[in-house]
Amino acid sequence: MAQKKLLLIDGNSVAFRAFYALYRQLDRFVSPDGLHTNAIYTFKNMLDAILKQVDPTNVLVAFDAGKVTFRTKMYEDYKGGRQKTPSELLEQLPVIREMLKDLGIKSYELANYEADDIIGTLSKMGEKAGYEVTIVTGDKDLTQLASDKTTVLITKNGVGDTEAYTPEHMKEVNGVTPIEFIDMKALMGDNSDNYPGVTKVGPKTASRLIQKYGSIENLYAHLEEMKKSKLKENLINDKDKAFLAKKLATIDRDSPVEVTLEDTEKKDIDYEKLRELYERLGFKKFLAELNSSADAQGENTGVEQYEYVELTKDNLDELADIKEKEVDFYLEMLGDNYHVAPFVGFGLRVGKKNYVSKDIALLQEMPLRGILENKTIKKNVFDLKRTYVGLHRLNIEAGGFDYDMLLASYLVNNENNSNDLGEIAHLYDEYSVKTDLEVYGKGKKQAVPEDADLFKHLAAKVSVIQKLKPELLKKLKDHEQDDLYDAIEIPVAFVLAKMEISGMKVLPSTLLQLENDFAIKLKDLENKIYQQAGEEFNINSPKQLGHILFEKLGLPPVKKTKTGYSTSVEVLDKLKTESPIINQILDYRQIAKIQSTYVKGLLDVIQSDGRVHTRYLQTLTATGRLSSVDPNLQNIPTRTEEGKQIRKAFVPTDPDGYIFSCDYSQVELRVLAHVSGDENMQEAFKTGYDIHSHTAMKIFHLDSPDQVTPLMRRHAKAVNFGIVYGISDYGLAKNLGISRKQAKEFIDNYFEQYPKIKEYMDKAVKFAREHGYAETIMHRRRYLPDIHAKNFNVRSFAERTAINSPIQGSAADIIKIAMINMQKKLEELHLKTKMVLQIHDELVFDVPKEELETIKKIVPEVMQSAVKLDVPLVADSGYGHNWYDAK
DNA sequence: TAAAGCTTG
DNA sequence: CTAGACAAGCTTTAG
Repeated sequence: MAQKKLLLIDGNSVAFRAFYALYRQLDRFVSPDGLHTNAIYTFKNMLDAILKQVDPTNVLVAFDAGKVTFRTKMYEDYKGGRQKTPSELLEQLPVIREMLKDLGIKSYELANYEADDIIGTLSKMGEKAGYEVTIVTGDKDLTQLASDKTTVLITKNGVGDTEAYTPEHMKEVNGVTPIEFIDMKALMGDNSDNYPGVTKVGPKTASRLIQKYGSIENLYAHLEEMKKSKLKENLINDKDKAFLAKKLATIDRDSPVEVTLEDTEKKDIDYEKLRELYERLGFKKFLAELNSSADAQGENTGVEQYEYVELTKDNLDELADIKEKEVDFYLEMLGDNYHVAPFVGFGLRVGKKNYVSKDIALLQEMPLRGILENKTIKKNVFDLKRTYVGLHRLNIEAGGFDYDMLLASYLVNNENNSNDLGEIAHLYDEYSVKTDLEVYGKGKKQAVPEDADLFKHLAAKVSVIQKLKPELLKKLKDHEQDDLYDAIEIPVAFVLAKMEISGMKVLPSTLLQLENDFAIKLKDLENKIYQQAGEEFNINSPKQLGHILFEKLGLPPVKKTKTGYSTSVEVLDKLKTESPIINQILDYRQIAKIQSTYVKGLLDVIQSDGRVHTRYLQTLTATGRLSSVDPNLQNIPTRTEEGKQIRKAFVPTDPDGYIFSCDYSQVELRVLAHVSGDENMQEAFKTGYDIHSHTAMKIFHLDSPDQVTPLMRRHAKAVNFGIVYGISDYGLAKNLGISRKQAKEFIDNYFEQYPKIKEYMDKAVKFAREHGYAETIMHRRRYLPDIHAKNFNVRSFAERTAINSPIQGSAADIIKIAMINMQKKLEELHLKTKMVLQIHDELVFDVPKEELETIKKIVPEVMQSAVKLDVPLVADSGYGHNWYDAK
């Protein structure tokens, strides 16, 4: 017979933890009939996590029966002076018990006894009967029950994470065994239960004494042997208190419980009642989970099921001559990288009918192909770019996409940056579609399910795209984001798709040459470092490196991390003068990074066409920027000469063609000048001054640019950057290596000279406080719930974000507009030139020789005229036969 | 899987 | 008074 497992839960304690875990959400968790539900909700989540972890055969949840117990009779003030349980929690306790009943889990309380005693008694019963026992609670008192058969899990947060107290772990934490822990408490007393122990004895002393004597009885038997001390005096004086405390702390393991182990066996879930309860509480997520679990059990789920028709060669004609001018389409691929991911199937919703199929080749046949390519038939999709690229792989030039659920939901609210259709649907309380994780699994176990399940999933996806469209479009309108959506994000998705498909040519031969060069350099540095260290070790391991530098070589440790010594650049920079090994380590690190990430990394992702095809994530960042993955082409090195070499491998398609690069000059500061309306800063940009020199003149009170020294300019530049990030004197001081006082002076001068910048910063924070979000010039939103946080750090971060996001986000809006205009121009002029990269403020082009002159002219023009600000936009360009030379 | 470290704008 | 710049992705070590 399989091992029986008994799970005992301290109901009050876990409910209490659950309540406070979501205390801040108290007002959001209210059922339709006005009951608070935060504790119920979290309790269920924690319970699920624990059940999953323990997988018990028997479960019992113990509750306290009331205030009066045998302990209060023994000691009147037991648990006295405690805050009353808040009514918002009290009202949830009966509902938790009701929920447990419906879940088939026994709950129990016993007059005059605490939940602890019930658990103590049942765990003893369980141990005797050969059960493996697990106890879950938020209260460390129960750890005295830990044994080789019983583990006590102490809850750590509201998501079901726990710390396991075994006898070994008890020893590590307290230095004593579980049984001895009672005696330790006898000496310490318990503040929260309101009983004293021995005066001036805390955990340290108590642990030491019990480790020596084993119990308080033995301690007092040997007390006279102890040297005269304050401690001895206290022990003598408080003897009665200690023995009372021991009685109070001891859990009664033979309380008169009327439950048997059989009573605790897990029963079947009462689906009907539980569904009723969840509906009453408004728990959509649990309702959906319940339904899918009921579904698996063959129970009626009551959730919407989508009918579907499997599309085959034989019934393909049903799609001929469709009258609908709008359809929903979903193309399924397994895995993130849609440039190479295997096709799984597709769904097409026409009218009210869901067509699904695994036969991808059908897409290439008429009439299906015609529907996809017909621009006048509008398609609603989820992830336009992914869909477009996927179809392009099938040689289908699709058109008519004008609604993308993913883009719409990203613009409406990007707090959750999921790109899973199911997950996003759930945000809108639409649970009729599962997540891809649920359907396909992840990692090694990822697989396509059997046909019926796959088809259901595809049918649900196309249906939900349609179902949520009105709601999402309405939200876009309410947010005044129609333009952002129609005129920026949708068009830019096509532009990005084309850029990704083009890809960029990368020469493996150049990279291989670099790999050789770097390997030699690394070997050389390695040898020098080992020689000075006096031994060989792994330089890449911060742990080993820390040991060598700070223990063996005895260098002064500047900073610590959670796990040991910090060996970051910042730290090593300070140690540069101490030993030549430091510079060698810095060099080694820099080159090792380039070697592994860029040389080897890039070689691995060059596709069979000799090009790299990145994916731009359009719905990820909080500010509206793009990001680039597989490979990331937005962080190819440029600051060091060794790193820059990588760019020599990026070349135009034609051997005699050019890489042309054009980047905005100071776009974020220009945006700041625009949105703040600061006349002084606007004037600087309008007259074409070097902005950092101009700032230097201003903050150092100089009369002419000639007086600006390079150092002054460097300082001014740092202030300009700092302002954009929501500056502080501390941060600036650290950055420039100057005193805090001096930094403060710079900032004060800055605000004096550019008064409206200060005004803007204050306004940005005020706006976020009032509205709960920050907004760009194109109404892109970033929600900032932390702006009201009680914690200073958390709130400060939100405030800096409120200042920075409109600036960074507006700059992102601007370059997206430029990209759309640029792509349009290239197509209008029938140029062969391809836009291949976007790096936040820079666009890179692959240009045939004969088009260079045209490109030189039109690219800066288009970029500079993307939007009309109160200051001019300026774009600088360069070109060469590879990316390295395009400067 | 998380943390440390380094790369970019 | 607090801790401290904004936004990202990839590789490595180590548990």
